[in-house]
Amino acid sequence: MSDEDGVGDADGADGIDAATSADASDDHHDFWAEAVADEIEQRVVKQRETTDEASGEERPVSRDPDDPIVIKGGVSPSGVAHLGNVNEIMRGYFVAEVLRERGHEVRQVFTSDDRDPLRKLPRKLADADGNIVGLGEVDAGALGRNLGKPYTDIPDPFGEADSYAAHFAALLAADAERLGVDIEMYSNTELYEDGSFDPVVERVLADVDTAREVLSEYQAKADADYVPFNPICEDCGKLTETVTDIDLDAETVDYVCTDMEVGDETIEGCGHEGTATFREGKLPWRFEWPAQWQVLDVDFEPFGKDHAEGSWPSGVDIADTVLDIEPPEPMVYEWFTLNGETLSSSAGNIVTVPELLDLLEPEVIRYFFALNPTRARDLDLERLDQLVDDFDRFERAYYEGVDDDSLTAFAEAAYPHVVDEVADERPIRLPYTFAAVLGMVDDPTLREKLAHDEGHIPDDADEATVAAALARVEQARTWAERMDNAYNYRLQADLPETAFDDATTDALDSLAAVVADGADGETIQAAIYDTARDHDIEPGDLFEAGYRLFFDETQGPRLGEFLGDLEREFVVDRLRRER
RNA sequence: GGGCUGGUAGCUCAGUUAGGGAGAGCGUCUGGCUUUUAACCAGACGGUCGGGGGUUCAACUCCCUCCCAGCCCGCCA
Repeated sequence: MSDEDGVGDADGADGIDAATSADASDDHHDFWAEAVADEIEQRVVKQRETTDEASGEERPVSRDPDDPIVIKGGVSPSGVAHLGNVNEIMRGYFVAEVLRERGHEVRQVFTSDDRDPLRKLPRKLADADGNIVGLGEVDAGALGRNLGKPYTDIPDPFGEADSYAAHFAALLAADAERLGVDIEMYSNTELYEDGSFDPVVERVLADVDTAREVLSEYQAKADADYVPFNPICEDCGKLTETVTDIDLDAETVDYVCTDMEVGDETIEGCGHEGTATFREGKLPWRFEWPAQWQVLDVDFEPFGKDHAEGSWPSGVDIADTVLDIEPPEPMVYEWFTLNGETLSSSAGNIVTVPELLDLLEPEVIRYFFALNPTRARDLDLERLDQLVDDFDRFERAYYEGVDDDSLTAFAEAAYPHVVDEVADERPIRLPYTFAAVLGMVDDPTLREKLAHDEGHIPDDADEATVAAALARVEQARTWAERMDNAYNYRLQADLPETAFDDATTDALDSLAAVVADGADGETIQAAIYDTARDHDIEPGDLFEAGYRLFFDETQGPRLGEFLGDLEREFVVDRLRRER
């Protein structure tokens, strides 16, 4: 691109090629959200035109110029808000941000699909702070009695929120807030109860034959008796699926509360025969999703690969054929794996936003979700340092550029949306593993000194800058502890129990004398070798003795330089096994 | 069984939309920092771009086929 040598000289022959490629290179983007935003802009423009593109005929606009662009996400409140759910928030967020940057008004809405029935007991739940707890820590029996009922009709197992659904929705809203994403939460149940869905339910049931026909293309279930509406039994409170009559004028259905097959289990119906209004039940998901598009005027919705083959194609068809609305722009995101395995709350292979925020900054999480959504990727907590390093490099690419053009271009486009606010200068980022080394000591002053001596903190850094830089130390420390990895060492405040032979104790005493003389870190490092040799022991053994004394371990960080930074008297005393 | 998506260096990933030089970081190795002990610096090694076939002057990129992983094709979301 801006390669100046060679290319210019050869231009006589390449002039045509150059012009051609320049013409074709316009819709390239360095950040996927920009390409998606292009699609949405085209959709919006089309909807504002008064001339139908295909027929050339005049038509009423389907979109008011003042209408904001609506981006949606949504999940079923099934027990734990885990990092996989965050896809639904963050993928849309980046598209929203790009559109806002281009001057559009954008609403990011989020549905809690909370009229869905509880189908089986979750093995894990998350408490109000996002901590994962087992089913045994709550009243599982109470939950079991509520199988088949909408989440909004089930009490919060923690006894705090209004319902199971409310508890979960609060978790997700809190996660969004932690990540700095402003979403408008919608309760599906409320959309039914306040009548928002009435027109859609009426339309679907008024043309139930068409609805059935469309769905049958995608699902075997849509047989001759199938009615795409599930009333809530007024007697037992469970969702049921046997509708016997539809009264469009009264906006009610008659039903029999029959058994519902859920996987290999059966949720028993109570046999009650009753009548429910359109507000006392729900559309099956494949209809409910398009219903949400209509009611919330959705322009764009990212969804996981599980929807790509099943409910998306049928949803498009239903939107088109039954509801006569234009489906939103889609985007399929690949699922990521956690520690090499698929996310699974039942197997316990999940991580929540609060858990992750103990280990790294929110901008690193946002960075993770700014990466190419179509690529399957792994989040490896053992190697979290890699992710953080990648983020640091990405940040550096934004401020200074790096020798990887595609990364620099990606950073220029994406970085402003990944951080809360773009600072004037690149923030100080301690390398994550170095921060883990600093985490071996508790004294904040010493941490700062170590970071400064290593050249990570400039002399003129003010207090706030230093504090911000050192914040990562706590995170890396927590990481080292949770992973119990090679950085999980801790400077021992008290003298550990030791058993050294005479040669080693003599060597330690000699080394103590060197330190007492005022040796700096490098000198101490060299002195360890010299002293070992003088006392006829292996340097490795002396190092090990040092690690035993200071960390109560056999290994640790670079010992000489580390000791050089500690308080001299303390080091001397410890080497002499006195404290 | 059919379909969708993914598979690029030991690891994490760019690059594939638009065919032309296979890349980065980390790790590893070597060297430096007055002599192995995880922080710093430099360099090197490292890939049949999942396998095979085809189109093309030219293929990681397009086409076909096979392998692996996840998902969908029952229900539910």
